[in-house]
Amino acid sequence: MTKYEPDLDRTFFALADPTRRAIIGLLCAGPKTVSDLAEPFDIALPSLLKHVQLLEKAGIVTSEKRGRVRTCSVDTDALRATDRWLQAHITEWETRLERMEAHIQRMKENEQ
Amino acid sequence: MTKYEPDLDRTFFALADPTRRAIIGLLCAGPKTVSDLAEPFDIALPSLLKHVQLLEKAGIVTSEKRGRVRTCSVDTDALRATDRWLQAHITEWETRLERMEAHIQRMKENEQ
DNA sequence: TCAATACTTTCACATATGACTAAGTATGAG
DNA sequence: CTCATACTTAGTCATATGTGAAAGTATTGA
Repeated sequence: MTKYEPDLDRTFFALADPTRRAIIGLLCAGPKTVSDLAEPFDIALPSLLKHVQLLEKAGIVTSEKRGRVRTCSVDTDALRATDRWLQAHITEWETRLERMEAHIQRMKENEQ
Repeated sequence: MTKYEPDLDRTFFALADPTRRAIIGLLCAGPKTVSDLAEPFDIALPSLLKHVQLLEKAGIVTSEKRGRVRTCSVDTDALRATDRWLQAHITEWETRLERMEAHIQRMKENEQ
């Protein structure tokens, strides 16, 4: 089973909007209906739904329709993969700094 | 000294473009001039510069002009803070799942 | 059966974005 | 001093985005 590889364009873009990040925050506390999600926001329902759909396309949210109610949940696989990208680059930078510092230390010791 | 708190709108948006993520990848290997950065890409120099400037506004890149050459470096503070946001939400979700699983286990034990 | 509820779809609008070209500015090398 | 190099700025264009209102559809409860 391969590690989930998201479309990083989509996941980072989905996270670039404060309303969508707030939606994710709400869903981390547990599944919620579309109406639940809409309550804290002062935007029209079709606008909120558009955000939810963009989060679904990014793989961050899943939703299921039962009767007239659509319930949404967070799906952390995409968030994890996004996090892996960030971690890899932070680590690469830090590793390079550590190597440079060790090299400088060795040069100082050779100088004495 | 307070922990660096970036504008998450900007940092996630900066990361939502493949060209900008590639620029970050290049800079994680070490500082580079604008011309260095432009080489691997098939876009006009003003377009590449626009990307670099957006990364600077997001706090992910810093640059310094010396003579006619501008040298860019990565600055991982913004990447770290972005990562903290992701980690916090992944953790919140996982903590909630663990609690639910423990609760279900207890109910099963009480049933027997 | 009907009214209420919970979405869903469509269209419109203002703004932002990512690309381009062209021209300009500053610096360095010969 | 002149030419080459390395950016920088300005304007344009096509596309995308986030909001809204209006109307529609499906389901549920009385």
